[in-house]
Order: sequence, then structure tokens, then C-alpha cells
Amino acid sequence: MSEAVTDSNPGLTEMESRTISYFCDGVKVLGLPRSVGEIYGLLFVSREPLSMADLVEKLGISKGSASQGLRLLRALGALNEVKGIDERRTYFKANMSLKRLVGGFIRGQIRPHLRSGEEKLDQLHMIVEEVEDEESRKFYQERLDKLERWSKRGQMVLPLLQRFLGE
Amino acid sequence: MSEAVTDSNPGLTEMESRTISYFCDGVKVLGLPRSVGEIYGLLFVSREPLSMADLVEKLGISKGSASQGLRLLRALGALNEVKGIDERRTYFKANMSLKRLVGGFIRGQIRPHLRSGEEKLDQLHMIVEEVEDEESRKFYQERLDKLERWSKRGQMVLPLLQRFLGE
DNA sequence: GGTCGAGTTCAAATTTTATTGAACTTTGCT
DNA sequence: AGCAAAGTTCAATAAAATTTGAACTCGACC
Repeated sequence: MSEAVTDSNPGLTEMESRTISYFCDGVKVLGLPRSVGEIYGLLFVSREPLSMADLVEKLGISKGSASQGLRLLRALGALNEVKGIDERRTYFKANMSLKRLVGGFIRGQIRPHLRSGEEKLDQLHMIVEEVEDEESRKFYQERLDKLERWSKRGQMVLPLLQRFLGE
Repeated sequence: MSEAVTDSNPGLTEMESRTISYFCDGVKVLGLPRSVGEIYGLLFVSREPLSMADLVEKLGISKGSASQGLRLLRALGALNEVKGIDERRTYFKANMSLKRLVGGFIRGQIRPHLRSGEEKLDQLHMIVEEVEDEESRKFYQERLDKLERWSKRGQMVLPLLQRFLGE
């Protein structure tokens, strides 16, 4: 019977818009765009699988956003595609396996950054070696070692996280 | 002897600007503003503690940015303040304890979101109870239970993370 | 009490990021 | 093959986040 959680919404029930809002907050923390939270959120509260056209209509977002949002969610393994209900379109359900979601996020969003970080550390190593002043070089060496230990820990913690969150 | 890693920089050595660049990437992943990475990065490669005025000059950022960046870093426990070198100003060093950094980040950036998420779940509970249709209510109940399990896991994993990353 | 330098605040400007929408490509049907 | 709906792409636009800078507060010193 009530409307408008934060902003005006289209024809969503309060259950739907509040759930969507929950996921919007969630994905923002993870650094993903709002529309991704809206899409996953709506799929999460929907009993029936939805098509891209359904998402565009119910969420009031553009076809472009829906397409890109679905691509990202697919890449993270956050969707189940359902075939056969209708010939032409693809229907989507929210993948409910936390293990899968966490794994996909780590693979798609975290790992690439850690990799490029490692590359930067390699570059830094080369730079340190060129430093003339002995005292400075020693200092930089130490700091760089520390960074490498941090990076290593980061890499090691991911599978742990994955295992702990997986069900 | 070389200059400009990504963009033009002021009077920083290559070691400094590359380290700063490393931390800029790092903090971006964590959802913090670039200037915070610049500040922490410069402190991290500096042997001597630096004042806010030093940061403004070496990084070429505004006093406002420096002030806000330092505030955030202080709130995360990422700084050690050094007194007594000079009367007037405060000098800063990078806190090098990963345990402290991770703890501060969790306390300052993660926990608050989890808390507000929990509140939203409570609201959702109330909404679910009002749903008329029995089948729908059951379905929503289930989903909400799942969200709550996820949230709980999230809360449980933090101390684990902290313990594992702490040294 | 007046002045000076350090540090803070916040509205405005800038930069970055996300969204839109129209043109395009792909797919599947007849 | 020809058509129509589904889905993608990306330059332009809108929205959000960050940075700036000028005005302010605070405290120490004379």
C-alpha cells in the first residue's frame, strides 16, 4: 500500500523495491554500478524468470543498461539462463549459490587487480635496483619486501574466503 | 632520470610516483578516493615523516584534499602522528601494520554497511509479514532467510580475515 | 588583544563513472 | 532470402564522486 522507498519507482511492490534497494547498497560496496544491483535484486525477489524486456520495463532502465548489467552479472556467474519458456528471448533467474557468487566476484573483479598489482611490484623492483644511494636503496628494498608480503597474503586469503563463504 | 608514469607529476622520483601509483590502484579497488592512495603511498615511501604542507607540495593536491585524506586515513588507523620535530605542525608516518590497516578498514568501511544492511533486513521482515498471498509470503520468507544467512556469513568472515591477515 | 600559521569546512568546479538511446548486428522464423 | 524481434554497441548525456580554494576556526606566541 505504500510507495517510494528512496526515490520514485515504477510499478514495483514494496517488497520488490526494498529488496532492490538492499542489493543496490550491496553492489555499491563492491564497487559495481547501481543498475547491476537493481537487476540482480529484482531477479532475486522474482519467482518467475525474467527477460531483458521485463527488466527494462519493471525497473524503468534503458535497454543499454540492462544489456550491460546482464553481461556483467553473467560474467560473475550470478545468473541462470532459462531456455524454452519462450522461443525468442532468454529468461534469467538469480543464481543463489553464495559460493558461485563469491567465486565469480573474486575471479572477475579481484584477481585481475591483484595480477596488475604484482606486475607493478616487479617494475618497482627494477627501479629500486637502480637507486644509487645505498641507504635509500636499503630502505626501499625493505618497503618493497613488505608490499610483497602483503600482496602474497592477499592472494592467499582469497581461496580461504571462498571456502568459508561457500556452502 | 625518467618522469611521468601515467600522468604528469611534480617533483617526485620515479620510485615515489610508482609507489604512489600502486597505492592509488589499491585504494580504488577498496572504493577510496585517489588522493587517499596518493597520501598513504607517499608516506609509505618516505623515510622522514611529512607534514600536511609537505603532502600538498609534493603531491600537488589542495589543502582541502590533503586535510580530508588525512582525516580518512587517521580514522582507518593508517597513520602514526609524530610530534615534536617542529612545534606548530603535525608530522605523519604510514602505519605499516597490516593487522591495523585491515582492522581499521573493516571497522570504518565494512562494518557500517553491514549494520545498515541488517537494518534493511529487519524492515524487509516486517514487509514480508504483511504480504497477503500465502504462496508469495512463503517464497519471500525463504529468500529473506537466505539473505540473512548471507549477511551472517559476512559478519562471521570478518574476524577470520582480520586474524589471517594480521601479523 | 592582535597576529600568524596550521588545519578545517563546504559550496562550486572538475573529473570520473554510469546511463541513455539510436543505430547496428544477430537470431530464428516463414 | 526477407522480416521482425532480441540483443549489443558506443557516442552523447546525465549523474555521482572527488577536488579545489577561499573563508573560516583554533591556538600559540608576542
